[in-house]
Amino acid sequence: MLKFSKKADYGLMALQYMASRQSQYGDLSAPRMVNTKEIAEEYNIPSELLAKVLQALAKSGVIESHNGPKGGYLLAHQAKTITIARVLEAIEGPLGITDCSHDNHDGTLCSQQEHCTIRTPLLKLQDSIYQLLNNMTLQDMMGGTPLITVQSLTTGQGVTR
Amino acid sequence: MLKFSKKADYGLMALQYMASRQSQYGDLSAPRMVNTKEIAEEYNIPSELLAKVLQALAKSGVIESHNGPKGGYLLAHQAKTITIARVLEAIEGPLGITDCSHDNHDGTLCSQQEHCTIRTPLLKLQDSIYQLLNNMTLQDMMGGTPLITVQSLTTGQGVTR
DNA sequence: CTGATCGGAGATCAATATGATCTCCGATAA
DNA sequence: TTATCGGAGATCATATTGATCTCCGATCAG
Repeated sequence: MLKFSKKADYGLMALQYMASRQSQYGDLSAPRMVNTKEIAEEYNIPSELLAKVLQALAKSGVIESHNGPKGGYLLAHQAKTITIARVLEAIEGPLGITDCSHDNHDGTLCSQQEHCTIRTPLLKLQDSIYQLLNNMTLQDMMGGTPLITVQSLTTGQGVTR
Repeated sequence: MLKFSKKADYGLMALQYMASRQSQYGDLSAPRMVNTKEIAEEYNIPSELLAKVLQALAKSGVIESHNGPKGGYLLAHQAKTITIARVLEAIEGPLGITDCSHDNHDGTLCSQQEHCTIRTPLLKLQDSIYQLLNNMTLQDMMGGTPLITVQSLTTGQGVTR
């Protein structure tokens, strides 16, 4: 629970690898094409699964794909502008702590919990987590840049009401 | 991914219910015993599964169990002192964003990723999330805390699922 | 221009973890 | 003392995730 999926892990690893490769040339002006196999071997992850992840990232515009011999992927933006939230959403779809996080797309709202007294505070929590993910970029994962501090969730512990 | 399990949901609901029941009497001095069936019916959740959750909470000391006729559960502490992190850990075990969050209990460290360049920044992220959970208490879940809108989650409309 | 090779994309299959259920055990009040 | 009520553990089913296989399109070499 509250755990990253393997796909998310793989995706982040791959992106970090790509970023490190490209940064050798300073910026995106001379991008270094990277293919699935290369990354898979570097990190010892199954290349087929990684392929799926990269495809999802490509589809959402985080990276660019190039077919043919000498083909491969490269970052579509600077590492600085790629947030973790963006990456995770590309790989996993909309993020959500609870099942009822997103508007009941098909009318099946929270099953029977009509008096779900839990939803509101959890959505708040979710929003805080999202902010964390949205404030952290690929760049932050590179060197070991410090970290974002957490703005308190409790918002004045009083509930005030 | 990054989603609460049903057990976590149920547990939080149950605790909130218990807290609201007990608060009718002002504090813990005159606790109101609550049994599994009562909560299950209130929220329309399967009582057997809820039972497991309550048992886990009891074992970890969040609530007290009392057997026999007229038995049931009651909060072991004030709502103000019960953190969400504590509850989740009681139900799910140690929290962790990544598989390698916790010390390789059985020597099986991050599979083969020896050059896992992802671990450190993710652990930081995990720590931030934990702080969120650890700063939020059952008390904070009680009132009708306002609400944050969810659409910040969807960011680019690309995801639609 | 043509074909062989390389990589991408989609569909399909298996494993794990979660959700749900069933049965037994212990405690207490009548 | 006993019947009843609730708790606890073990077991089974399902859904999500992880992994694999096969086909399609693109590009460069000949």
